[in-house]
Amino acid sequence: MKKNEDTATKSYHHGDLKKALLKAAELILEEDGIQALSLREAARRVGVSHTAPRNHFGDMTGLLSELAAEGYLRFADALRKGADAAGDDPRSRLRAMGRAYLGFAITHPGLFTLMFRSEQLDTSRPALLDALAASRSAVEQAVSARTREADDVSPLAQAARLVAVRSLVHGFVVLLLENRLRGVMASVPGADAVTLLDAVMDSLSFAGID
Amino acid sequence: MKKNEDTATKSYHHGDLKKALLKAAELILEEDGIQALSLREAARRVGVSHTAPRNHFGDMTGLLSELAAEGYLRFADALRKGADAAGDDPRSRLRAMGRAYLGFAITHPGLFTLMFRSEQLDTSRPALLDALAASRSAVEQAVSARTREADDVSPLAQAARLVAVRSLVHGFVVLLLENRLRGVMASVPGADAVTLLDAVMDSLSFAGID
DNA sequence: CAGAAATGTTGTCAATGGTAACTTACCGCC
DNA sequence: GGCGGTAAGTTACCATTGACAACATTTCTG
Repeated sequence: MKKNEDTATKSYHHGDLKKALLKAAELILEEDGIQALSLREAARRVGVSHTAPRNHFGDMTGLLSELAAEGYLRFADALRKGADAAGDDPRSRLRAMGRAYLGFAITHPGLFTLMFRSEQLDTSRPALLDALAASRSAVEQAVSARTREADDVSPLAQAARLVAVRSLVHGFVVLLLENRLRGVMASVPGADAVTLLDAVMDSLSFAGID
Repeated sequence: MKKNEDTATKSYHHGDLKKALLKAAELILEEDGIQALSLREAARRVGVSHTAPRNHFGDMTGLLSELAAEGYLRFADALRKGADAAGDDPRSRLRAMGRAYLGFAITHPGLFTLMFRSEQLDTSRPALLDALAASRSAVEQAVSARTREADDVSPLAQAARLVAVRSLVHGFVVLLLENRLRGVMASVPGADAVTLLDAVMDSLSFAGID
C-alpha cells in the first residue's frame, strides 16, 4: 500500500508534508502578509517540528521559490484562460489578459508580491525556472497574437511593444497593490480597479495592433 | 557653541547620529541589498551601541520610513530636474521624466526598492507623508503638462492617461530591477535599458498629448 | 546651577534561520 | 522474511536580530 492518508494521519511520517507546507505558507502569506511568513510558523501550522521543512526545501529561499513557482504556474494558467476566452481579436485578448493579470494579483496579493521579490527567490531552481518560462510564454501568447505581422518595424520597436504591454499592466497592478492609486481611484467617481485598468489600456493605442 | 564636529567626535554624544545612521543604512542597502539591512548593522557601522537608533527612529519601520522619505525627496528632485531640462514640449518632458525615473532606480536600486515596499513602511509618518506628496506632484507636473487641454474627454479617461504613464514607466523599471527584461535586452542587439525605455514610450501614442 | 529632557549604553528576552546528531519509518533486495 | 540503506522527522543547540527596561551621561532651560 502506498500510504494511508485517511486514518493513520498521526503517524511519524506525514504523507505529503511538502504540499501541506506550501499550502500553509500560502495561507500565512495571504492572511498575515509576507513578513509574517516563516519556516517555523508554517511548520507549526502543519503540526510538525520546526526543522521538518528542511528536508523538502532546504532553506527559506527554497520554500519561497517553490511557492513562487506554484504561483507562476497558476498565474500562467489564469492568463491563458483569460485570453483564450476572449477569442481572437487582438485588442480583446489584450484586455482580457490585463484583467486576468489584475484579477490574479487582487485575489492572491501575497503570492503575487512574493513572485516578484527576486532577492528572496532562487531563480535557478528548476521548478521556478520552468514556471517562469511558462508564465512568460503565457504573457507573450496573449499579447503578441498579431503583433508580428507588421514586419516593417525594427526588432527594437517590435520587442518594445511587448515590453510596453507587460510594463503597463505590471506597473498598474504593482502600484495598485502598493496602494499608490488610492488618490486617483477616489477622485474618479465610480471607478474600481478593473474600470481604471480598462481605461488605462484604452488610453493607449498600440501601433501594429490597432 | 552648538557642537564640535571636527575634533571631539569621540564624545559620548554623536552630534548627528540620525543622519549618520541614515547614511549607513543606505550604504548597506546599496552594497548588500535590502535583506542585509538591520538596525544593528547600521549602528555597528556608525560605531554606536545597537539600541542607539531607537532614540531617533523608534523601530525598524521608523528607520526604513525615514530612509524612504529621503529617497522620495531626492526622487522628486531628479524627476523635476529631468523634465525641466527638457523644455516645454510635452513629449520631450515625458521622455525626460521617464529617463530620470529609470536613472534614479538604476543608480539607487536598493533605495528605490525600499521606497515601494509599503508593508515595511509607515506611510502615516509625517516625513514620509510629505515626501510622498512631493514625489507625486513631481510626476504629475512632468506628465500632465498639457494633458488637460483636451477637455472633451471624461474624467476617467483623463485620470487614466496619468495613471497609464505612471504605470508604464514604473512597470518597466520594476521589471528591469527584478531582472525580468534580461531576455528581451539580450535578444535585441545593441539595446540598453534607456534605449529600450525610449522605444517603449515611443511605441505608445497618448491621446491628447501627441 | 539644578533638574528635566535628550541621547547612549549595558543587559536581557523571544523569535527566527540554520546546523548537527539522533530516531523512526519505509523500501528494495537477497 | 529479514536486513541494510535511505528518506523523513525530531531534539538540542547556536548566532543574529528586533525590542524593551534600567541605567549613565550630556545638554538644555529655567
